[in-house]
Amino acid sequence: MSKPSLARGTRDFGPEQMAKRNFIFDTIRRSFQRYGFLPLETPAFENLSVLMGKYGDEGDQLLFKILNSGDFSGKLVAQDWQEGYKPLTTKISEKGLRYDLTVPFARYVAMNRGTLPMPFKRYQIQPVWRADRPQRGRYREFYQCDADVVGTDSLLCEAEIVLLLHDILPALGIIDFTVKINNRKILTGIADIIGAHGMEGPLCVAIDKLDKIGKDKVVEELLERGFSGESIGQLDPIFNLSNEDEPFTELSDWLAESPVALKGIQELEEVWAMVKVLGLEHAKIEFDVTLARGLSYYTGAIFEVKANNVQIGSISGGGRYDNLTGTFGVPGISGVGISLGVDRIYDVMEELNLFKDAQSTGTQVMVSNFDEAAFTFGLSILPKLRQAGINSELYPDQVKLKKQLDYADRKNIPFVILIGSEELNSGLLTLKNMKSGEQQKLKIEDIISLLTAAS
RNA sequence: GAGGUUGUAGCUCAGUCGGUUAGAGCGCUAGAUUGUGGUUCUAGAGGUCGCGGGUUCGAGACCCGUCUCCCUCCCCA
Repeated sequence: MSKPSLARGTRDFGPEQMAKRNFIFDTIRRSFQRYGFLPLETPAFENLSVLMGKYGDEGDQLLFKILNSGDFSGKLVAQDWQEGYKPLTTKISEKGLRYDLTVPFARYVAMNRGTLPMPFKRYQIQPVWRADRPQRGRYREFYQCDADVVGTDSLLCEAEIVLLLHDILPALGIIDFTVKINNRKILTGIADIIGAHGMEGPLCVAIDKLDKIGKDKVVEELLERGFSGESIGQLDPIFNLSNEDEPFTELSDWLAESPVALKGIQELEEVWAMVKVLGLEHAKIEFDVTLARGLSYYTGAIFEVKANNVQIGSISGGGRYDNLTGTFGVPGISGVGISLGVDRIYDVMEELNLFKDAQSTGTQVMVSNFDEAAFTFGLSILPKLRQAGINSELYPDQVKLKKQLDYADRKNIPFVILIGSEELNSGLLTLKNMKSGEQQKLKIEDIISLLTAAS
């Protein structure tokens, strides 16, 4: 017999944790629905052909692959072993656990394009899996809450994502946050302008770290990634770009020669304007040229949300992707979406002590079980309580009252109904308030109306 | 995938230089109290010292391997 253990990077969620998590899920779901998103669920695992190549090399490596069932090695020959693990993987595994919710959604859209009302807005709340090394705020199984719109390139979607975030996070009690926004087109333009056409990928990865490691280290990394000193020299505006009111004019001057970049800047300006018209006066949005994000499929706006004054990575991320369905043979469907990480939001809320008001869905009243006659009577009042919408339970065993009350105490049950021979004779039941210790004798109807009023 | 670190009772942790039967607090169980929880008192149960190997007369302690926690990098929610 072996000691039980959890797989690395996974967790159980007990009742108290689930109460908090459900509060988060419910809050997010309500907001998603209010913005017109419809629910979708997709399978936990997909064919690897769907998942591979969508997240970059790094992502492919972090995919959990599922070993083929049965005799997966039967057809292997000696040469397969010598070719290394990558070619071997394709021979012994053809399915993998989903890595995010966006790619499965794109697959769903591609497969159902004829039947979906376009533009199609869906939300999806499901776990995803990544085979990376666990750390603070990083797990191998975690929940994402995604909302995406496909089938329109209207910047209203981007603006609505900003609004959505400003609804959800305060509703959770997270008030101090920043929605960082950038546009992939600007990054593409920068790569062009500095004479490093097509290298925005590595450029992004490096400058994304600016606020973390500083200019010198970024320059160092750019050199390592094959940028010339001349190109890097032209990046100065990035390092000096002021975060003041009009960063866009400054940027437009610098990137005037790049039509792509100008398009990106114009898109962002439009988003800013629309957010304002939508009535968000003090938007916590911030343009950040250094925001890049590694996922390779983004083509327009890029979002990232940071909870301030908490040592946890971003709690949300997203962006626009123009051609995700294209890889499934359906080009021309642009999409944009946002993904919230429940597990990180949970950690943030825990750290900021924001769970005090989380409602309990636990038992409201417990009926004691004193003897056979009282038990039978308890059976008869239980359905009455439940039909009145009161969460209730009858203690199943005839054990000492001390033990029953102790159980109620540990489950934080606020009321206990005591039934013994005395109560059976008089028809008046003893209702005990577990917090104050007070007891009163009442008819069951009065208990029900009292408990209904209390909740 | 690279580097560092941790692991002793359900939990938090002591455990001296390698030396008798591995301890504490909290929690748990039972009783004090056969109709009353939280407080108190008493008693009790609970250990493959992460796992595997090695050194030694002797290993919780030292060495090697491995797994795991946490942290840094990479990357990300």
